[in-house]
Amino acid sequence: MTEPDTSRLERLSGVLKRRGILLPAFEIHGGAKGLYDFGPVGGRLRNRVNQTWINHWLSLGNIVEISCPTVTPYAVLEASGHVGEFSDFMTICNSCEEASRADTLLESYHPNPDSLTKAELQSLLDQSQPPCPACQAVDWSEITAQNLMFNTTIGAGASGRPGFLRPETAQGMFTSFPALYRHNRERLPFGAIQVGKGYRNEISPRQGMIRLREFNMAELEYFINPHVEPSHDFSPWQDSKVSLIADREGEVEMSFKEAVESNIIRHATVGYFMAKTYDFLEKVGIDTQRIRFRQHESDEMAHYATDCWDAEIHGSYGWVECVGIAHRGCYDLESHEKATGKSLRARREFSEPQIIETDGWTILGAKAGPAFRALAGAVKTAVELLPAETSFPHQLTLPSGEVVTVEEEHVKRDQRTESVTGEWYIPHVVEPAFGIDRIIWHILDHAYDEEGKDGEEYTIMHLSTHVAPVDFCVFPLFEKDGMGELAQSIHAVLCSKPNVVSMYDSSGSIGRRYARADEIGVPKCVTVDHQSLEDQTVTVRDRDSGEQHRVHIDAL
RNA sequence: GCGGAUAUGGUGUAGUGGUAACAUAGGAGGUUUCCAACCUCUUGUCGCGGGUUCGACUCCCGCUAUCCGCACCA
Repeated sequence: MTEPDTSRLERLSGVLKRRGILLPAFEIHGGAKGLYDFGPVGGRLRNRVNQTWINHWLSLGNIVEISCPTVTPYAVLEASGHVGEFSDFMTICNSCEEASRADTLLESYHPNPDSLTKAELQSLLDQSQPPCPACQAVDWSEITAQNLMFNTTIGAGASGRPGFLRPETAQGMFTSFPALYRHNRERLPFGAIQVGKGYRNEISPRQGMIRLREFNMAELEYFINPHVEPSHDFSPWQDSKVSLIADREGEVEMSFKEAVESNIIRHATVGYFMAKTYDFLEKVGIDTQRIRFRQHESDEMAHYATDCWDAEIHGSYGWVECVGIAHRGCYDLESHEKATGKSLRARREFSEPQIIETDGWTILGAKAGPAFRALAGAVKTAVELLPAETSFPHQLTLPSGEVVTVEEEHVKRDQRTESVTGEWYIPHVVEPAFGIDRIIWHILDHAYDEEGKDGEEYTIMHLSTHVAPVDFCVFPLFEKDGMGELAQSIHAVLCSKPNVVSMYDSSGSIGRRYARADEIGVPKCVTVDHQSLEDQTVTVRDRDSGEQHRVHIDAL
């Protein structure tokens, strides 16, 4: 691990601000904590990263992209567990005004205070009277819930419903499950991706881009049938060993395939997405030597997850988790099903129909109903458990203890043969969730290079061509003899191409213009010189090698 | 949220109870046959609010933001 170089970090932040990549938001009004602007260069960079991410997953072939609202009704996030999960119960010391978490204070008075409700915490606090960790006083304010979600009201006045800004994009994918299932012709596995904003009202955002109150996230929810053994082709990653920090085995270096086969990664689909994540990070320019995967410990794992890995990237702030890849089981769909009563299931057909033969008795509603009144339901259940050879009248003892006599006229014979061809099950979900801002930070951190050129500082952003915000800079060697006009027309042609960004620059010396382009990571610079006027060729200069070669204008 | 430090052109820094300097960057022009060269001219600054004072960028208070610990979060 390299020692943190704070002066490098400061110079990098300076470049990002000066060149319009990353800036504190609303600065003319004094700024706002945890909120950042992507500037005229950064905005494009963010878009390129998002687009690269989308294309990366769409290439799997069974992935669709959706976009759901950020404003989310209370009930949705209550069902998902966020209303409870994202709350902390706080109490304030009336003596020194230090805020403490109620469950932390009560740790020595209860085996698991985290599980208590607000009222239970309050009465336990009143009983046990723990001292303030800061000033030792025992004088606590009433417990209040502090939720990390931004709340709002959807609609005005009396018709307004409570809601939140979403803390993650995932819930939109779960609530859209019926439409996704239909779109995918009711066949699993399939996935849905979404790129968008998430919001968390952090108590204390820190470290620039690492913890934000509004952040860019990109999530894939991949729905699988838990009855089918997953099979994935790990051969593309056969030769690359990755650093894994496993819960039980500790730090190991091995291929994804080995990790899955030795059950360090407990689910093959989780392993496959870890490998795809590794590819994505490499594609956008993250140094693969500075990637590692860390498995969540059992007690750290979110309550729904059965295996969870973080992709961590090393940069100026040390190791930072940038991607979480979690096997969420059926938790999310089941939660929304319970809350709404709507089916969020998929159908699977058995390989052979299951034949269910029924030979017994059931009640004759028209007679048994009036006879047993309120007990009729219990009688029906009991009668259906009787063997076929039972004779009536028959004495039945109901679970409630009551004894009834069932006459022959109350029952009828029930003989059926049913063929069950399949069943409805709740799909399981594997979720890779990407913190785009954290990834962009590390792209910039890894790309930022201060090389000494003749003793002077010289800055190059070695950005991947996938994400570089500007593709070409076009320069006239001098703005005279028609070189300016020719360069302008080349610039115009490049700009008119889809997904190509070109900048025209004619001020200062040619060297200065190359330097400006290098600072924001422009991969190729096109220069029009005297020869261009004669034979319609230009020089193309490569950012990283500095090499130039001459190309015809039409070949650009 | 607590404790400590900080806040001066776009960026990086000086400095003073009498409204500010240096470097760099930016613009216009000149010069130059390809990697921050040079010349001339030029643009632009004391985080916000209140107080003390004849006068505050400077001193005091509050706020906001940034950085570092702690706590929180994943």
